[in-house]
Parts: sequence; structure tokens; C-alpha cells
Amino acid sequence: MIDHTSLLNSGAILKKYKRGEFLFQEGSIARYYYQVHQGEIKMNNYNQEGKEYIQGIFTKEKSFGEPPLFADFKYPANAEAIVDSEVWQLPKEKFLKFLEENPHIHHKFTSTLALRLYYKAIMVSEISTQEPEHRILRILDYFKKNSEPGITESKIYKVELTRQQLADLTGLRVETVIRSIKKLEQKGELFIKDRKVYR
Amino acid sequence: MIDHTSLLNSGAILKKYKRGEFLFQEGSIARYYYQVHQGEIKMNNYNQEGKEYIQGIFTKEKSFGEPPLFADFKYPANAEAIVDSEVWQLPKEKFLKFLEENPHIHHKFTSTLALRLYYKAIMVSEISTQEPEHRILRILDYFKKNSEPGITESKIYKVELTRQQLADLTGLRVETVIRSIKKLEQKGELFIKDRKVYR
DNA sequence: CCTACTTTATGATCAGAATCATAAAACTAT
DNA sequence: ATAGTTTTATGATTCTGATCATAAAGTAGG
Repeated sequence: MIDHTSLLNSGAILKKYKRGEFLFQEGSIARYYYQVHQGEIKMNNYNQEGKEYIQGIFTKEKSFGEPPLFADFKYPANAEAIVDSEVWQLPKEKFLKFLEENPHIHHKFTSTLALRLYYKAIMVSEISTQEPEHRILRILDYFKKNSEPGITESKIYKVELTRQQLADLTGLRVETVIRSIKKLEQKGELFIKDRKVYR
Repeated sequence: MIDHTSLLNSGAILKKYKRGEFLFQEGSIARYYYQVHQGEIKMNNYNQEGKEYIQGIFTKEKSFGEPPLFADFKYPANAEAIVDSEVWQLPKEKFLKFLEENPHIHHKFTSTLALRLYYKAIMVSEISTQEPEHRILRILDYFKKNSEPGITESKIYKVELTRQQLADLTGLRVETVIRSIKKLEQKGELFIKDRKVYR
């Protein structure tokens, strides 16, 4: 989102996180702008029984957790490293100052927020009204679309998500995801090779 | 969101919609900025079987449907008048020009988007991991908080939503909402008087 | 006032996803 | 190579919210 030179010039530092480590917790105050340098970060919630919901997964160069920097509220979810990762960290004030000085980048963040809202609107409606197979296809298509810019429908996409992650993204249980994927394969909506899903 | 004088100066017009009328449909291209002047507008989705999901309800002076004006995508939901309403309509180009000339207002829209993202993040997590009673309390608290700025927890809030609307906001069925509300009353989380819910 | 419709309500039944149990295959770390 | 963990897999059972049926109370329009 922000190039490395600008990050360094603005005073960002690169921090390392081990797989499973938290960058911040649900309910805490937002103090930094974050951008993935290496690895994978997920934002998630756990309910009382420990069931997880994954709000989003962020990879190389993607920023996350900015919304509370723009309005006055606490983090609605945790940020947790999926694998060992390196993440740029820029203090809130410096981030906001940088945006003021770079209206073009500010615009990019506004449209990123808009796009994320679009995705959330779709997912919340899917989860509340559609059956498992439909939900799973939506998530797969979303990840496919975001995998490489301008990927065509005809091109085959290899899903790198585990069944458990798909479950946590769609609000389903892992067994339900496994069974639904099997049914989707029978229907020809996707295929499985060496346990990996392709769509 | 934008004051009436500015709206008029920028070239906005006031349009009337009858209860049940659509302002735009899911999948169509965004051409206007909308702001409620009188009445109530909901954004919603219908699935194949006609089951509705309400993304949000917008009242006096609230804007809606801006995200696709900031990024390149189609409406993820419909906009439908809940009651007879009057809505300001400003062409996209004029809206974006107005924002450019008024960075302060632009900032307000960015934080509105951030806040809406916050609400969606909470709802999608609630819907996918929490049971009916929990979901309903969340929605009630959200509407309570937005009913008047700075409402305290101790103050009693009268819920103007119907059971059906609560169902469509939480992804539940109307019978489930009715039964859950009864249980919540027994637990002392809210009370019912003349069929109206108070929290 | 009368008729339509909407909203709230309640009981009975059903269905589908969650849960529980178990296990094999595939990685990971030592 | 070995032990431990994660991932995928499948069958049996349970349970909760959806569905179906029905009705009374409330509201709106002519």
C-alpha cells in the first residue's frame, strides 16, 4: 500500500512475529498503521466457546487494521500471524500526517475501505441467507479474484486455504466444508487433486 | 452528512419515493450520491427464495450507497424505501468534485466508511459464531447507540424495529426472533410493553 | 365502520448443520 | 527415523433454528 522508502522516511519500523503471535487484540486502542512485508496475517474473532471467525487474511504489501485510525473506536478483531511474518509498523500520528501530505495515497485508502466494505456486505448477506455450498463458492471466487490482478474465469486457481480456514471464513464447521467441497466437486464446480482444491 | 445549501449549490435534486419503491438495484452501476431528507431507506439483499437480509437502515440526513462511488464496483445491495421518503440525489461527478473542494467533508466520509466497516465486522462475526439471543442484543445495542448521540446505558431505549426487521438484520426467522425476545425478557435483558421492545 | 393487511404470537414437526467419535495421511520438528 | 501435530476424511447422532400451520391483535385505507 505504501512503498518502503516512504515507510522508512515516515519513521516506520519492521517487526517480526512468530506464527500464532498476536499483533493486537480485539478491544484494544489502535496506535499503529500496519503493512505486511513478509508472511501472512489474519484478523479474527473468537467467541466464548473458542470458535473462530476470520475477518480477513492479509499477505505481502497489504495493509490492515486501518479503520480505527480514521474514526474513534477500538479494534473489532484480533490480528494474528498465520506464519512467521515481518510487518511494517508506523505510529498513528505519523501515518495520518503522511496521508495529509499525500492526498493521492489518501484516496487509495478511501477506495480500499470502500472495497473492503463491499466484500463484508457480500459475506454478511451470504452467511445469513445462503447455504454452505453457495458461501464456499463465494469465498473461493473472492480469493481467486484477489490472487492475481486480472485473473480470468477460465484460468484455474489453486486454493491455498485449508478446510479449517474456509470454515472460519464462512462461519461453517470443518466437516461441513469438507462435505460441501466434495459435493461441489461432483457438481463440477471445482476439482480436488492431492487434497488441494482448484477452481 | 452534507448540508442542504451545499447540496443545492452542487446541483442536487430532491426526489420522492413511495414505500416499497427501489432507488437502485443490486448489481447496477452507481451514478449518484444519496442522502435521506425525509423517511427511511433500507439497503438489502434477497436470496433465491426471497429471504431478505437488511444491510442497513438510513434515516434523516444519513447518506448511503457511497462506497461504489469511491472504488470501481457495482452495488452489492438494493436500496428500498421503507416508508414514503424524500431523498437528495447528487450526480457522482459533482459529488466527487464537492469532496475535492471540501477536504474536511472528505475526511468525514472516510471516517463514516471506517465506522460502517466496524459495524459490518461485528455483525458478520456475530452472525457466524453467536446464537440468536446474542445477535439480537447486539443489533438492539447498535440501534440504541445510534438513536441519539451520547445515550447512556442506564437510559431506556424504545426499539422501533419490527420483529421481522430484526430477523432480516440478524439473518434469523421472525418466529425465532419473537421467541428469543421472550427469553431475553425472562432473563431481564429487556422488557416488552404493548408489544414494543425496550432496552 | 368494515375490510385488507401487517404484526405478534404459539405449538408441532422437520431438516440440515453441528457435534461427537475415530482414523488415516501428510507435514514438522527433533 | 520417530514422535507429535495438523489436515483431511467419514460415519452416527444430536439439536437448534427453520418451516408449517393457525390465529389473535393491531393498523391503514376506503
